[in-house]
Amino acid sequence: MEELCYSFEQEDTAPDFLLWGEADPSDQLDNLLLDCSSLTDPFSPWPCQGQEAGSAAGLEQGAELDSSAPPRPPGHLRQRHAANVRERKRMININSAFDQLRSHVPTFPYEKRLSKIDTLRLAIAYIALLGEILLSGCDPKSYVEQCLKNGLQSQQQAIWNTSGE
DNA sequence: TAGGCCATCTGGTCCT
DNA sequence: AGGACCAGATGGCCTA
Repeated sequence: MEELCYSFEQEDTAPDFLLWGEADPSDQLDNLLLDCSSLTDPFSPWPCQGQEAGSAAGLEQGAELDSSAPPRPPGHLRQRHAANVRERKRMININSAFDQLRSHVPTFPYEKRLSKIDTLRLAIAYIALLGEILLSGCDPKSYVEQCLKNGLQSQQQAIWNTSGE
Protein backbone atom coordinates (compact mmCIF):
# COMPACT_ATOMS: atom_id res chain seq x y z
CA MET A 1 0.00 0.00 0.00
CA GLU A 2 1.39 3.29 -0.98
CA GLU A 3 1.66 6.09 1.48
CA LEU A 4 -0.46 9.06 0.65
CA CYS A 5 1.69 12.13 0.85
CA TYR A 6 0.06 15.50 1.20
CA SER A 7 2.45 17.86 -0.39
CA PHE A 8 1.30 21.42 0.02
CA GLU A 9 4.39 22.72 -1.61
CA GLN A 10 3.95 24.15 -5.02
CA GLU A 11 6.07 21.79 -7.06
CA ASP A 12 5.84 23.73 -10.25
CA THR A 13 5.56 27.45 -10.09
CA ALA A 14 6.62 27.99 -13.66
CA PRO A 15 4.09 29.62 -15.92
CA ASP A 16 2.27 27.44 -18.43
CA PHE A 17 4.37 28.90 -21.17
CA LEU A 18 7.56 30.85 -21.24
CA LEU A 19 6.65 33.31 -23.93
CA TRP A 20 6.86 36.12 -21.44
CA GLY A 21 10.06 34.94 -19.74
CA GLU A 22 10.41 35.58 -16.04
CA ALA A 23 8.10 38.56 -15.97
CA ASP A 24 5.39 38.57 -13.36
CA PRO A 25 1.74 38.32 -14.45
CA SER A 26 1.13 42.04 -14.24
CA ASP A 27 4.06 42.67 -16.55
CA GLN A 28 2.71 40.03 -18.88
CA LEU A 29 -0.59 41.84 -19.07
CA ASP A 30 1.18 45.09 -19.71
CA ASN A 31 3.12 43.43 -22.50
CA LEU A 32 -0.11 42.22 -23.97
CA LEU A 33 -1.48 45.71 -24.03
CA LEU A 34 1.73 46.91 -25.60
CA ASP A 35 1.40 44.23 -28.25
CA CYS A 36 -2.04 45.53 -29.06
CA SER A 37 -0.64 48.93 -29.86
CA SER A 38 2.32 47.63 -31.82
CA LEU A 39 0.75 45.56 -34.51
CA THR A 40 3.39 46.57 -37.01
CA ASP A 41 6.24 45.61 -34.72
CA PRO A 42 8.45 43.05 -36.47
CA PHE A 43 8.43 40.96 -33.29
CA SER A 44 4.67 41.13 -32.97
CA PRO A 45 2.93 37.76 -33.32
CA TRP A 46 0.94 39.28 -36.13
CA PRO A 47 2.22 40.19 -39.54
CA CYS A 48 1.93 43.75 -40.67
CA GLN A 49 -0.07 44.70 -43.70
CA GLY A 50 1.17 42.96 -46.81
CA GLN A 51 3.61 40.82 -44.87
CA GLU A 52 4.04 37.16 -45.70
CA ALA A 53 2.12 35.24 -43.07
CA GLY A 54 1.57 31.66 -42.10
CA SER A 55 -0.34 32.71 -39.03
CA ALA A 56 -4.06 32.64 -38.68
CA ALA A 57 -4.07 36.42 -38.92
CA GLY A 58 -2.34 36.10 -42.23
CA LEU A 59 -4.84 33.54 -43.32
CA GLU A 60 -7.57 35.92 -42.39
CA GLN A 61 -5.89 38.55 -44.44
CA GLY A 62 -5.92 36.13 -47.32
CA ALA A 63 -9.59 35.53 -46.69
CA GLU A 64 -10.18 39.25 -46.97
CA LEU A 65 -8.63 39.14 -50.39
CA ASP A 66 -10.77 36.17 -51.29
CA SER A 67 -13.56 37.45 -53.51
CA SER A 68 -15.87 34.69 -52.27
CA ALA A 69 -15.43 35.74 -48.65
CA PRO A 70 -17.92 38.23 -47.22
CA PRO A 71 -16.50 41.76 -47.10
CA ARG A 72 -15.13 42.89 -43.72
CA PRO A 73 -15.95 46.32 -42.36
CA PRO A 74 -13.07 48.78 -42.07
CA GLY A 75 -11.08 48.30 -38.90
CA HIS A 76 -12.15 44.69 -38.57
CA LEU A 77 -8.57 43.47 -38.50
CA ARG A 78 -7.63 45.96 -35.79
CA GLN A 79 -10.62 44.89 -33.71
CA ARG A 80 -9.79 41.24 -34.29
CA HIS A 81 -6.23 41.74 -33.05
CA ALA A 82 -7.48 43.64 -30.02
CA ALA A 83 -9.86 40.79 -29.29
CA ASN A 84 -7.00 38.31 -29.59
CA VAL A 85 -5.04 40.29 -27.01
CA ARG A 86 -8.00 40.35 -24.66
CA GLU A 87 -8.48 36.63 -25.12
CA ARG A 88 -4.85 35.90 -24.31
CA LYS A 89 -5.08 38.14 -21.26
CA ARG A 90 -8.18 36.26 -20.17
CA MET A 91 -6.46 32.90 -20.63
CA ILE A 92 -3.46 34.10 -18.60
CA ASN A 93 -5.84 34.97 -15.77
CA ILE A 94 -7.45 31.55 -16.01
CA ASN A 95 -4.09 29.79 -16.02
CA SER A 96 -2.98 31.87 -13.07
CA ALA A 97 -6.04 30.67 -11.19
CA PHE A 98 -5.24 27.10 -12.17
CA ASP A 99 -1.72 27.51 -10.80
CA GLN A 100 -3.13 28.83 -7.55
CA LEU A 101 -5.50 25.89 -7.36
CA ARG A 102 -2.66 23.44 -8.09
CA SER A 103 -0.68 24.85 -5.20
CA HIS A 104 -3.53 23.96 -2.84
CA VAL A 105 -4.22 20.46 -4.12
CA PRO A 106 -2.14 17.66 -2.54
CA THR A 107 -0.30 15.42 -4.96
CA PHE A 108 1.95 12.42 -4.82
CA PRO A 109 5.64 13.34 -4.85
CA TYR A 110 6.20 11.39 -8.05
CA GLU A 111 3.23 12.95 -9.73
CA LYS A 112 4.05 15.20 -12.62
CA ARG A 113 2.45 18.59 -13.02
CA LEU A 114 -1.31 18.27 -12.89
CA SER A 115 -3.22 18.95 -16.04
CA LYS A 116 -6.12 21.36 -15.88
CA ILE A 117 -8.73 18.63 -15.90
CA ASP A 118 -6.85 16.64 -13.25
CA THR A 119 -6.51 19.77 -11.14
CA LEU A 120 -10.26 20.31 -11.22
CA ARG A 121 -11.08 16.68 -10.46
CA LEU A 122 -8.52 16.44 -7.70
CA ALA A 123 -9.75 19.69 -6.16
CA ILE A 124 -13.29 18.31 -6.11
CA ALA A 125 -12.12 15.13 -4.43
CA TYR A 126 -9.98 17.06 -1.96
CA ILE A 127 -12.85 19.34 -0.98
CA ALA A 128 -15.03 16.29 -0.49
CA LEU A 129 -12.39 14.73 1.76
CA LEU A 130 -12.09 17.89 3.83
CA GLY A 131 -15.85 17.91 4.19
CA GLU A 132 -15.82 14.33 5.41
CA ILE A 133 -13.14 15.18 7.94
CA LEU A 134 -15.21 18.07 9.25
CA LEU A 135 -18.32 15.94 9.52
CA SER A 136 -16.43 13.12 11.24
CA GLY A 137 -15.19 15.43 13.95
CA CYS A 138 -12.01 13.36 14.07
CA ASP A 139 -8.48 14.61 14.10
CA PRO A 140 -7.62 15.18 10.42
CA LYS A 141 -4.40 13.20 10.62
CA SER A 142 -6.00 10.23 12.29
CA TYR A 143 -8.90 10.39 9.88
CA VAL A 144 -6.56 10.18 6.91
CA GLU A 145 -4.62 7.39 8.57
CA GLN A 146 -7.89 5.58 9.15
CA CYS A 147 -8.77 5.97 5.50
CA LEU A 148 -5.40 4.58 4.49
CA LYS A 149 -5.74 1.72 6.91
CA ASN A 150 -9.17 0.74 5.62
CA GLY A 151 -8.27 1.56 2.08
CA LEU A 152 -9.82 4.40 0.21
CA GLN A 153 -13.36 3.92 -0.94
CA SER A 154 -13.28 2.43 -4.40
CA GLN A 155 -14.94 5.44 -6.00
CA GLN A 156 -12.73 7.91 -4.19
CA GLN A 157 -9.67 5.96 -5.17
CA ALA A 158 -10.53 6.31 -8.80
CA ILE A 159 -10.90 10.05 -8.37
CA TRP A 160 -7.66 10.50 -6.46
CA ASN A 161 -5.66 8.49 -8.91
CA THR A 162 -4.93 11.00 -11.67
CA SER A 163 -1.69 9.81 -13.13
CA GLY A 164 -2.65 6.22 -13.64
CA GLU A 165 0.34 5.20 -11.61
C1' DT B 1 3.91 7.45 -34.22
C1' DA B 2 -0.42 8.16 -31.81
C1' DG B 3 -2.53 10.45 -28.19
C1' DG B 4 -2.77 13.93 -24.55
C1' DC B 5 -2.27 18.57 -23.29
C1' DC B 6 -1.89 23.19 -24.25
C1' DA B 7 -1.69 28.03 -26.47
C1' DT B 8 -3.56 30.67 -29.87
C1' DC B 9 -6.76 32.43 -33.27
C1' DT B 10 -11.33 32.98 -34.61
C1' DG B 11 -16.33 33.86 -35.00
C1' DG B 12 -20.55 33.73 -32.48
C1' DT B 13 -23.37 35.18 -28.58
C1' DC B 14 -24.57 37.82 -24.68
C1' DC B 15 -24.10 41.78 -21.78
C1' DT B 16 -23.16 46.67 -20.53
C1' DA C 1 -20.06 49.61 -30.11
C1' DG C 2 -17.05 47.24 -27.48
C1' DG C 3 -15.83 43.82 -24.07
C1' DA C 4 -16.36 39.17 -21.87
C1' DC C 5 -17.08 34.57 -22.50
C1' DC C 6 -17.30 30.40 -25.05
C1' DA C 7 -16.40 26.57 -28.23
C1' DG C 8 -14.24 24.87 -32.48
C1' DA C 9 -10.10 24.50 -35.26
C1' DT C 10 -5.28 24.21 -35.63
C1' DG C 11 -0.57 23.37 -34.73
C1' DG C 12 3.33 22.55 -31.44
C1' DC C 13 5.38 19.91 -27.75
C1' DC C 14 5.94 15.90 -25.00
C1' DT C 15 5.55 11.10 -23.65
C1' DA C 16 4.56 6.14 -23.89
